[in-house]
Amino acid sequence: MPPSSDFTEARPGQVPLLLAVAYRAMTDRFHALLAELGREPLRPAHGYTFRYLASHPQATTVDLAAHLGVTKQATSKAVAELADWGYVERRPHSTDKRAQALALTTRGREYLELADELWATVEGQLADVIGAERLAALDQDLRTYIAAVHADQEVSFRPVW
Amino acid sequence: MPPSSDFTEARPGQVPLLLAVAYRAMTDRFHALLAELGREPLRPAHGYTFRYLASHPQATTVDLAAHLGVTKQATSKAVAELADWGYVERRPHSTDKRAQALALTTRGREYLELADELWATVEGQLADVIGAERLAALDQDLRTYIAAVHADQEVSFRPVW
DNA sequence: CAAAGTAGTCAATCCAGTTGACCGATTCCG
DNA sequence: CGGAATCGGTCAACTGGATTGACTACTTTG
Repeated sequence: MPPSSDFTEARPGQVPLLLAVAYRAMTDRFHALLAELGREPLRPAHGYTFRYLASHPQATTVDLAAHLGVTKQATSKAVAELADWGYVERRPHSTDKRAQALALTTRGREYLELADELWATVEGQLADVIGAERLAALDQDLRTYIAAVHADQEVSFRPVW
Repeated sequence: MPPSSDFTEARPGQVPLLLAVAYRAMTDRFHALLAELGREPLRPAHGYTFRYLASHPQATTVDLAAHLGVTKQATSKAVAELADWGYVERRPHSTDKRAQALALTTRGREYLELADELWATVEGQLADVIGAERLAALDQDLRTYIAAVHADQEVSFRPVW
C-alpha cells in the first residue's frame, strides 16, 4: 500500500509517495536519455550488479545474490545473461575451485561510466528546479535518514522493483 | 541501471539512488508496522487502487487501468481479487450497462485510513531525524520537481513495481 | 578423513503482468 | 434511423523474472 496520491492538499504522510514519484520521474528521464543515445536500456537489477562488481573484485554469484536480495539461482541466470551480452566475465576464483570470480568487462565499465554521467544530468534537472543549495540539503537529509534507519543492518539496495 | 550505490563519498548523480533507498526504507518500515498489527500486507498496486477508488466514485475498471498504467485485463484480475477479499465491490453502473461501478467497501476504507496513519508515522521518523523544517523543505522541493517534470502529462503513479 | 556445509546450475513452478480474441452495450454518422 | 465502429469487461494463452527443490563438485569442520 503506497502513501496517498492526492497531491492537491498537503497532508502528513505524503513524503514517501513524493519520493517514489520523484524517483520514478528520474528513472523515466534516465531511460529517455539512454534512448536518445541509442543505447540498450539494461534493467535496474543489472545496474546494481555493475556497481557491486565494480567495487568488489573477486565477487562471487552468491555474494552478489546477497547484495541484490534475490536467490542465487536468479542471480546465476542474470549473470549468465550479462556475460552473454559481454558486460561481465566469469573467471576461475583464485582460492575456491567451486566459485567464479565475477568482473566487469571493459564494455561493462564503459556502460557504468555513461550511466553515471546520465544520472548526474538527471540530478542536474532537479538542481535547475530547486537550486543547488536545496539539492545539497536534500542529499544531506536523505543520507542522514538512511544512515539512521540502517544503523546496524546492511543497506537494502534493491528498491521495490 | 540505477545510480551509484557507493555512499562513502558524495558524487554528483547520487540523489536519485538516495531517493530510491529512502523510499525502500520507508516501505520496509511501513510493512513492519502492518505486521506488528497483524494486518495482511496488500501490495503497492492495491494501495494505488484504493486511493483512486476513494476519490473517484463510479470509477470503472478501464478508468482504473489507465490510472495504474497497466492493461484492463490485469486490472480486471486485480479488482476481482480485491472483491474476493472484501475490500472492493462492483455494482452496476448507473448509465452504462456494459460497465461496473467500482467502490471501496467499509473494510476497504478502513484499511486505507490505517495506511494513512502508518505512512504518517513513517514520515514522522524522517522528521525526527532531519527536523520538521527540513522535512517541509523536502516536501516542497519534491512537489516542485514533480510539478516541473509532469508539467503537461499526467503524473505516473506507478513507481517501478 | 568423514560429515556437514557451500558455490553453482538445472528444472519445475509461480505470479503478475502481457497480447489476442471475443461478447454485449454503446456511440457515431451517412 | 440503422449499420459500423468503438468501448467495457472477461477468458485464454503466453512471457519474464522471480521462487523452491534437487543435485554435483568442492571446501571446511570436528
